[in-house]
Amino acid sequence: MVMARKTGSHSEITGPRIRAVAQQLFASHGYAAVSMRQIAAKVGVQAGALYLYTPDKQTLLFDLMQAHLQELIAAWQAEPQSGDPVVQLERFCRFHIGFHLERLDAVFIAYMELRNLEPENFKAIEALRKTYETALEDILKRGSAQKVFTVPDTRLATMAVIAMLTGVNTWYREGGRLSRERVERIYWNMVRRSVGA
Amino acid sequence: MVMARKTGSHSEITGPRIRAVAQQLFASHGYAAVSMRQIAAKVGVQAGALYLYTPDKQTLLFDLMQAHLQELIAAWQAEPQSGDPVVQLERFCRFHIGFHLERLDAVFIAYMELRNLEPENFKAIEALRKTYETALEDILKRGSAQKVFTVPDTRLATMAVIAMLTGVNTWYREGGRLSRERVERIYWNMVRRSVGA
DNA sequence: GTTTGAAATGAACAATTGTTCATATATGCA
DNA sequence: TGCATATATGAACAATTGTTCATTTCAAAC
Repeated sequence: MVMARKTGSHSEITGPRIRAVAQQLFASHGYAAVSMRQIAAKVGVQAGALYLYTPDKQTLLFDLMQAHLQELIAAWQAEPQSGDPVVQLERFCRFHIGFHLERLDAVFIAYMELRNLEPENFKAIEALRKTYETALEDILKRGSAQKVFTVPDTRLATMAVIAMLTGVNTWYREGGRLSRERVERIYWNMVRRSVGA
Repeated sequence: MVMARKTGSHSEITGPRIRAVAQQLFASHGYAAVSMRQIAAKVGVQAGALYLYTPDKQTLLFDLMQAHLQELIAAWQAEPQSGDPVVQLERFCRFHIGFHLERLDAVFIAYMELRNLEPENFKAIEALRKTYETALEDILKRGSAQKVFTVPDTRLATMAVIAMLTGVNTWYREGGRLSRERVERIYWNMVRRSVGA
């Protein structure tokens, strides 16, 4: 069975479909534990067909991680960058939590599968992550310079805040005890106080 | 070549050696990506010999995780449990950071390989983790009741603090820019302020 | 209705997987 | 020395791995 197709060298349906299925399977069982045949089966296709859309399994993983981080960076850059450091920090906290909670699988993969990247791919992903971290660090530096934050080491504070915020992905589930707005507010308050604002 | 041996049904050298090697390899490349033959080669033995010490690969993983978490819980219980909530929380923060930094591989595995556990094993590990988290939550509850902490939700605060503290493992390396004492103090201050103390 | 070319099949490949087991080796004790 | 037993080997197993490719299917363009 063949899907409807426009022009171009690839189906515009099967390609994204493969990435979606791979993302879900990689997140559930881990990159190394998922076979190309499992992905193919869930897409509803034979294993060989996957190679019409990706050169190999490694590239499939890399593309997922790269797309996720590029989207993350672009989304943050699309946010307003105005306001004093406190306003900006609140915006960052809420943005980070919201963005990450809506992408449980992608976030999981981006954190857990780093060691399955070939060295060259690893470096590319790490660079993207660093770019995002720097966005937060810049806010903390600015607030520090203006004496509205009290952080003895901005790099450490950056890592601490990101770890705390990202941690929400491990326990929060939609429809649970707390609304997302409430979770965002509580986290933001903890972050605010942790940097002395 | 056979190692010196006392009585008992197993070598008391090769067994721990296998666990040490497996821990290092699982942490570096992931459980699914490491073969029994790779472990055996690094131990200096043929693959078949591993089965004198473990019934299967899954049990090897489970034993590593269980041992780590049991050690963690026991070590915390061996700490003084006296003092007001603020003192206790500082003790917990410093303990958590110190204990985790000394066990990078074990911590990594305990977080990353959960999805490679068979359901029954997963439940056992989750129960141990919950036990440890409850230790922190109890401190926060006590401090909350005594009005020395301001946390709108102790469960959320528990998860937030643990995520923040454990995050130190992803960036801190001995011999780096900051001493461990300094890292502990800064984290403790951030945690203290984040709970309003 | 025929041609075209992308999309998908399904068989094949060499390599590797976890695990078992008959056999061999080496050690501690009688 | 020789017996018993723990420890290790190395070959074998069926299953599965990522990837390739000749062949087939099928929708759209002429």
